[in-house]
Amino acid sequence: MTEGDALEVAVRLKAIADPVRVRLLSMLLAADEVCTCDLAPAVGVTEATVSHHLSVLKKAGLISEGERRGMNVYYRARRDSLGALCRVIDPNCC
Amino acid sequence: MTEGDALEVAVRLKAIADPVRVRLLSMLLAADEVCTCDLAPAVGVTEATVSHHLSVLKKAGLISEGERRGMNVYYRARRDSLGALCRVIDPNCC
DNA sequence: CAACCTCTTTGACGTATGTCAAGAAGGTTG
DNA sequence: CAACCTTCTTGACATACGTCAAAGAGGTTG
Repeated sequence: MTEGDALEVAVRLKAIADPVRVRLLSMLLAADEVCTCDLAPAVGVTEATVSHHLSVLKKAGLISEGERRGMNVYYRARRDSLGALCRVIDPNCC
Repeated sequence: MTEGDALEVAVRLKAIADPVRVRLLSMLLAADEVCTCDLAPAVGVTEATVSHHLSVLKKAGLISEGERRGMNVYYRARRDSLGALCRVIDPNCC
């Protein structure tokens, strides 16, 4: 694996490697889409902090851009990106 | 997912989420076992740094304890742990 | 338009992390 | 035993990260 590939993988993994973000991703994987106002109380941090974590996941390409509907913003997991990451961690998996 | 589970997953992911450790793991997954002296020049950091990274991976249960043979110490990837992690990131994967 | 709601950004703070140089540990070889 | 080789540990340093309070941005509702 080249140095550049490793860096890219590491950036994506680092984007998930936080307890709050693991829970956020887990919720997004379970439900089809979720808004910030539901996520914040569920993981027990302020909405500012959730917003920060979502932007980290977004920048890493692991969740969708937020989609505004009414007063809320909804997010989805990008299952394709997560699958690709998975295959790096365990090449024999899929 | 409970807070405790998320913390445990995050700790393991954090253990991989570094460019050097991604490359080390990648080498360990490709070859059956590798010693520190081969890893250090391949990833371009000092042996002290490789040793540090290996201990992080070891503590997270992602690689085996080092096995001394002759003058070298050999490590292996723990493919079962990696597979379990993989399933958290992408539940539909396997 | 004015009050309000949800969400994001900014600033600040303490903590954790990656790196190396230097030295210590443990085994090997003459 | 003495010199040596590989690996690990320690100490120090700069950098990155998670968190919240406060303020800003955009859209909604009376």
